[in-house]
Amino acid sequence: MATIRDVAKVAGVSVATVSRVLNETGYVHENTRKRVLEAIEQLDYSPNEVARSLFKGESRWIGLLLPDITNPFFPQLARGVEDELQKHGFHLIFGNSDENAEKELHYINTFMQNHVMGIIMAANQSGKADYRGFPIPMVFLDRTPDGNPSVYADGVEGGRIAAREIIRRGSKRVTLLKGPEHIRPAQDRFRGALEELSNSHVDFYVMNTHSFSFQDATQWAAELFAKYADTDGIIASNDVVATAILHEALRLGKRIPDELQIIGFDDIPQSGLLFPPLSTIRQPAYDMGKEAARLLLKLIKKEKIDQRNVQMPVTFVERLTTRKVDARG
Amino acid sequence: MATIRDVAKVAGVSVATVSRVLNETGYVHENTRKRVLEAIEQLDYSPNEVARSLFKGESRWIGLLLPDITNPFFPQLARGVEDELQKHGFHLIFGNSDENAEKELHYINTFMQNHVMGIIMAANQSGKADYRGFPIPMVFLDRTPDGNPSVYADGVEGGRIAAREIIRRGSKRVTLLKGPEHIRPAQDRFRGALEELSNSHVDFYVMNTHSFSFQDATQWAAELFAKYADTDGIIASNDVVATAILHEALRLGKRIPDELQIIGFDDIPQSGLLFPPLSTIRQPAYDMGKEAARLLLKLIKKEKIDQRNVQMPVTFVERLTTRKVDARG
DNA sequence: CGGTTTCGTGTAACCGGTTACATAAAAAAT
DNA sequence: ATTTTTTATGTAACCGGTTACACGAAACCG
Repeated sequence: MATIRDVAKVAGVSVATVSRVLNETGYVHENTRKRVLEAIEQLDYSPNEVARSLFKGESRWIGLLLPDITNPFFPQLARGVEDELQKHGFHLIFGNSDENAEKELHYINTFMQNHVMGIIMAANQSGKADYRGFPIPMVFLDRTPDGNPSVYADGVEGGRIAAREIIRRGSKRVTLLKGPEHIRPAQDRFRGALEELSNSHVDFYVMNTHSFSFQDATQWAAELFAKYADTDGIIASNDVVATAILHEALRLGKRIPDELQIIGFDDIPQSGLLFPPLSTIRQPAYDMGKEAARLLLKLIKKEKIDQRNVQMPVTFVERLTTRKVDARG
Repeated sequence: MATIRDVAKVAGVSVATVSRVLNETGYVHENTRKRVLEAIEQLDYSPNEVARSLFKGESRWIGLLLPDITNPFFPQLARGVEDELQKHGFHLIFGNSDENAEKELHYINTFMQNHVMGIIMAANQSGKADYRGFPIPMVFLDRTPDGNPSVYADGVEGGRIAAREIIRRGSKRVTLLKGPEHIRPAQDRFRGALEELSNSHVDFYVMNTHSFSFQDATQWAAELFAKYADTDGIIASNDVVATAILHEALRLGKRIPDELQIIGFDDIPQSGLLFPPLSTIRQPAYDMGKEAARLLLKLIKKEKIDQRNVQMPVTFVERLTTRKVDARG
């Protein structure tokens, strides 16, 4: 690998001059510039970013920390982040935290030791963590503790919409799954749906669930249908759980959506591929990733921020696990 | 951020001694060691990895380049890679190449400039790229050009199994989808299935398809059922395509698996969640990721390698888009 | 007890960039 | 023609670690 000194020697100038050409700073005579550029070309030189980073205390790296990339919701986020960073010449260092505070801390440390310019993360221990006063900018994505810059979908409104839509489409005995206590978005959804159901004329049943796992959800589904056989509408805490319920319902021979409506949350890619395709409350995951990257970049460049907490809109995606709405609305 | 010199001052020793304590090299008196450790504790010091990396020309970073993390096959690979690297104290720098040679090159460059110790990638331009003699170790994963260290599933055998199983389960008029020309695993599967079909007694029809996209596949499916209405067994080029076909078949009211059997490839997480769940040829994606990481680490540490090209076994995952096999086999 | 060997520690060069500062030549201003 | 300003370039310190080398003290040895 050629160094800046090699280039300087070939071009017959000092390293400072080469550096000036590289960074387009200070004065360089046009002829000199050409010679340097030729030398660079000839040696196939490209600057050592590590050396740069050491001197400047900066880099072009951003740390991204997600609970688990194999959870189908997260790749979209990651992709959004990457695409936006890429546009601005930044790159991604990535880790899975597994909702494990220790791993999380370990990664944050590693990131810092490597001069990342900022961190985007979906936090785990909701509430507990407070990263105000952290030496580098941090943006929380999806799972967001209070008081820090964040990008998240409007879970409460999502819950409301889910309840509203399922009622509007004629469910009379709704089941609402509560979702994990420690996951903020799950609780927001729950609160929104609860609010709407409370103000409605339908009976409803709240079932406590404490994970987003497909396995667990399959069991709850069985339990649910045993306990509350005549429920005719289920609001699941996310699409994975909704899928498990859909499965169990089909296995039991329930007609969907005529006999039972199901609404999920997230709109993960597979939701549209189920049979019947799942109606759900969509989070704009890709855009949330982009937005988080944008916010972080602004923080890094110390640009004026009009909104440190970006709430993204959710939408109802009507597919075939809900009925067509009555003409009378 | 405290530096090694701060620590040295507090401990009343030279930086060299601190460095010796840090790296457990050379002689350090036990008492001195304690003092240094205390100073480290007191200052909450952790070494600057960038400075280390600059001097040693090494790092603990590995570059991972995948076509698109939102493609459901890849997160598993990524996770496998990450978990294995993590165990050995290495970390991941990640990029999406979008099957775009330029992006790919750009990333490889960025990786190099940042002293990554090795690269794991799913290559795009099959065949064209040759990275022998590359200055740092490189392992190809899933999409593998010849002659370089690689980890991949046995696509040919997978194709054979798929054909064998679908025939064994009674399909008489099989359709085989060819899959994209430029994606090596797709061609391997195709060749394997073709071989087995050719040696069999069933009629079959080969349909050219040139992408793994769900959208495209939905169209081909429509075409397929129009042209070849009485096909009773379809071997898709991967699970996404199989899903599209399943969809279209259900829409047309085909009874599955009685009237039509479908086999996919990959066993992406959603395949088991479809209704009916998809029978498929499973690639051990997570393990492939792990294996690639292991191979790369060996290459980096210049350990003896017994196998530079690791072929992973595929298995038939029997779900409900294929019939139970006849008792007579 | 003098000569080796083993310990223990410090000084300073080095990794490959960036940049403050010095200096000189060229151009512009007086 | 002299002074001032602008342009052009080089020297060397610096970022924060690691390590070759030097040197003195302690331990070992016959």
